[in-house]
Amino acid sequence: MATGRTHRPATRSRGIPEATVARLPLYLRALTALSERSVPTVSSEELATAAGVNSAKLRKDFSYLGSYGTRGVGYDVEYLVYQISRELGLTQDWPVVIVGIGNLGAALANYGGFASRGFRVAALIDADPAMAGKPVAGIPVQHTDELEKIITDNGVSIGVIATPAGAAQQVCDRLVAAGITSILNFAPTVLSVPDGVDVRKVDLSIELQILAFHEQRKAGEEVGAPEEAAGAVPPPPVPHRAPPGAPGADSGRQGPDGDVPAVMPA
Amino acid sequence: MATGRTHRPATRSRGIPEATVARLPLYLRALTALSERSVPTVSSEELATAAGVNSAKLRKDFSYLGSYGTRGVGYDVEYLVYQISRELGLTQDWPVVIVGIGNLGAALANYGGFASRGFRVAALIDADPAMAGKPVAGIPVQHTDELEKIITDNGVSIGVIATPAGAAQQVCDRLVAAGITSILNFAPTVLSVPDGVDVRKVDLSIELQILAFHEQRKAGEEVGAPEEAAGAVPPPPVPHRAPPGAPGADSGRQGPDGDVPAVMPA
DNA sequence: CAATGTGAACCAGTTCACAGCA
DNA sequence: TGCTGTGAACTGGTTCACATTG
Repeated sequence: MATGRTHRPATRSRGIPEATVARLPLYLRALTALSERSVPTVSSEELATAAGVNSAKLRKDFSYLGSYGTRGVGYDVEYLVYQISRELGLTQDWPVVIVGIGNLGAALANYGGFASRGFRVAALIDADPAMAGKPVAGIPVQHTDELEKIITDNGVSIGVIATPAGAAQQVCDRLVAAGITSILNFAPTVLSVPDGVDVRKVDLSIELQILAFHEQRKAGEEVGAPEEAAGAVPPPPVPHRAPPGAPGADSGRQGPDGDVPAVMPA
Repeated sequence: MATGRTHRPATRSRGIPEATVARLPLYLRALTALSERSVPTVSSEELATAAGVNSAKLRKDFSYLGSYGTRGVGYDVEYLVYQISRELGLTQDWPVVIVGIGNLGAALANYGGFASRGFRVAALIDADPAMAGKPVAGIPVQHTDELEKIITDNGVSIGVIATPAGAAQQVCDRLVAAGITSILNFAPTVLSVPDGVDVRKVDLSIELQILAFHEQRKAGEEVGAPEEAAGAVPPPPVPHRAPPGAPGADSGRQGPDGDVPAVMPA
């Protein structure tokens, strides 16, 4: 889902499955909510429901962390919050820099979910000189020229890229050169990074495309004959070298659509 | 990674693995870029590199769609773009509504990647009366009261939720009641929806937490002794009912952190 | 001969179902 | 008795390696 090819070799850190790690934040969120409501304990069943997974999976996930539950009772909310936070490394402070302060970058800077966990926005960086000094979410934007210095001075190891696609790789290279080892990429590009650097990406349009795929299926199933005109798509020897630009439905959606969808005009 | 529990039963649509579907947008993006550079054909090797996957996986993925390549040569770029677009349902027009026009909603409205694929922002909806009428990305924001009408009138089937967590479920319910069957959720909450409705979620802070986990590992490995003070975490019988609020490192990151991280003040 | 398409081996992740314990 | 913790079965996904074909 992420990490270009940096998927960390078979280092076998301490064997917590990647899939489990990806769910820990989910559990943590649900637990935090319970904690606020002063709920003392939860059963795997309840917590699973709150987190949107099934209980067997949740119990298996927790079993990788240790035995933090009490048979016949459930889990102590506060204790679990602490254990998961620690496991995720949220008991320490993580300074992050956000590069590219357009709408998205600003949204990220304002995002409460960062500060609430162990994250702290150490700096906002943008290439536009006009942005320099302007405060966003209470933090003054700094110019790209300062990038290296900011990272070094603040001991930042996590960077967020929210620039247009065209600038992403370049920004990425500079971040890495400056010492960043984890990158969250919002630009619609595949970033190449040296081994040892983790990259996770969030692509807004990809998620929509996946939804469209399923949506299309639903529409097809409802009626009887799915698919458009053309004969079934799977194995049937399609009329090779077919009309590449053949219209599928209404609105012509082809033509050069510039794959540099500028997440926002930085 | 998404779809609360709506994971579409064993309908076995036409057997394209979910993992493959999730990668098609990636291939499409890479192909679009090649297409713009007027590259006529690509080998699985080249395309795989451009998309950030390995070639065996790519070929296997394509094999689910049909045999669109030419042995000894590779794939015809234009043809593949068309086939994948069609498969994803992007040859048709998908009107979408974005609910919650804060920084994030605005970023999404401005996002070029939507329009370039088959998506069209049919409307922007926000609960703040003050926003009504104000244009964002050239589209006037409409009040939540109009939600149902907008969806019905435009035949919208995909909705994007970019509201604060607290409003998400309620908005979701209204969207579903109005006929929406696919939802892209940016609010940090688990949405519950009836069967037949697909939900995909994008959680900004979850991605960061996953990065933090790996980052922590790296730091630990560099030195010799990972983990903090406490005895190893896995099997060792931890001192049960331990200090729930025990500090892990520096900055106390506990306390009520309000898990309503308001993606943006809608 | 180069590169696709794919069976088969392999591996990760999920689910089942129940033993074990508070 | 009730719920956790986990071996074992199963499912889905990835990788290998090679036969096939333009």
